[in-house]
Amino acid sequence: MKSGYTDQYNTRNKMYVATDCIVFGFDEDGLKLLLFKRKVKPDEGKWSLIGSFVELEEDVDDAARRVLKEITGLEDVFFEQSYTYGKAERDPGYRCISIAQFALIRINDHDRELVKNYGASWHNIESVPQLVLDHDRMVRDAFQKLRDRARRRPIGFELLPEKFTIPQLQQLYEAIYQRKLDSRNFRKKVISLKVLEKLEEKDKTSSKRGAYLYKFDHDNYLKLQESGINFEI
Amino acid sequence: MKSGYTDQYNTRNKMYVATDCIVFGFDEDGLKLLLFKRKVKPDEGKWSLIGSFVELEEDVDDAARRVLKEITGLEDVFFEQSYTYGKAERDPGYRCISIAQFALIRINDHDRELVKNYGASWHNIESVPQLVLDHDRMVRDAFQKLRDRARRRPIGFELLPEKFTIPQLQQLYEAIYQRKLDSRNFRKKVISLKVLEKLEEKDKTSSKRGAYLYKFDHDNYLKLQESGINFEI
DNA sequence: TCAAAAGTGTTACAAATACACCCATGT
DNA sequence: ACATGGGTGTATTTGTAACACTTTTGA
Repeated sequence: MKSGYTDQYNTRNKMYVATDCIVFGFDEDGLKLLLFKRKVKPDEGKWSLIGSFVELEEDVDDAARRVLKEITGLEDVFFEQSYTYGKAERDPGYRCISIAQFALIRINDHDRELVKNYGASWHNIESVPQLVLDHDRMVRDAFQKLRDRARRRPIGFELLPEKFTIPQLQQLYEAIYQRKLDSRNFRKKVISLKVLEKLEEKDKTSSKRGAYLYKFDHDNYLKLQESGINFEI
Repeated sequence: MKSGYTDQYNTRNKMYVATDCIVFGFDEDGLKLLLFKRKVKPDEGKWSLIGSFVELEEDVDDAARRVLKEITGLEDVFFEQSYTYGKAERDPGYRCISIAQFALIRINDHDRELVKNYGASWHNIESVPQLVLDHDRMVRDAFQKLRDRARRRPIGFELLPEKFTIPQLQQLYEAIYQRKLDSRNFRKKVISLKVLEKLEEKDKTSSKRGAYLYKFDHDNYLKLQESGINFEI
């Protein structure tokens, strides 16, 4: 025990439970990760995932919701458990296990001010800085899980705006799979899933010709979520 | 707080971390689950998964290994995290989150005496009794995960004896998927994976003609584990 | 008129599915 | 000789992968 500390203050003398959120966001320039710059010792100034200890009377899921609300201003965020990190030595400061959860949000929906005030910022998924503790591994694992999930269930709904174009949806999948997809095969595949509803309007922000806007058919989307698909493309 | 208790004895005044093991076993009569009959209050006499609190200085994985060793006598058991259950009210006795892990073992390898002494026993996967707390859900979730896993990675290695027949392997998959498979297609598929090594010997315990024994090609099996497959059959 | 992104069809190949009979052997 | 489970092959369908040109329109 460190000298001067009594048991009461020894943070390794008790079990802590934390949750860390791997927040994936998508906007017009791609897939990003929300990180924050630690303001306190140890590791002050280093990048970290956003997270929190789970309170005694709080569900683990609620802790994730609380953190997401606090930092992005958003409620009803889609998130899913990724993995629980339980090595005794994973955090030198506390005996702390962490339940990692990944969240999917539309970057344009969140509260930019709030994020800024928390010292948080968005980082392109291709250029994530080194993170504290085992957070690098958490990001790798969660990204892998996101990829697996995208292959088996549709996921655009949580990341795209209400109305979106097929090229935008394709960009999302390209960012997740980290490779180029064939636009003809992609279009064929997503249309065959029968979850897209074509609108009359066009989006002209990224081409002169404009691309038709679509929205998800919520019912069919949910059915697909439950039944699963094989989105190997 | 219950009267007569001080803070020190109030088990809801501190965070506990437990691990519960969903132990799947396979033998000549099918896929089974290892359960144990609680010997202490509360819920004395009710069926439960095997589990333990995670010690302060112990990795979560090691806690699972410890429990499995204690109850089955086996070391080097294959196990994988399933899900972490973190509702504040999931256990009325303790504020306790539980990391569920599923394990796969060959029933004929384990220590029958030890299991018996612990009040544990094997239950056919089709007829699992009602369990304490949220253990029913843990079993459902883990079985679902096992099914998903079997579809993407080979799993026979952990559950079958060193030498086994193709009909036995098929029985395993039928027990996991809970449906009959076509023997011609099954055989075609597993042979195409190139992880089976055909032996000269035959097993005559279940037919007069006898079925050829096979063993897994360990290297190719591991490669398949890593690269993944689509075992949709 | 040209640059830039949107949209469209066909063919080849691979994999999954459905399906029925003969084989070997112990009793 | 017959009952029992083991073993084999083919045709069909389905899905994936590869591939190139025309359309629209603002600048």
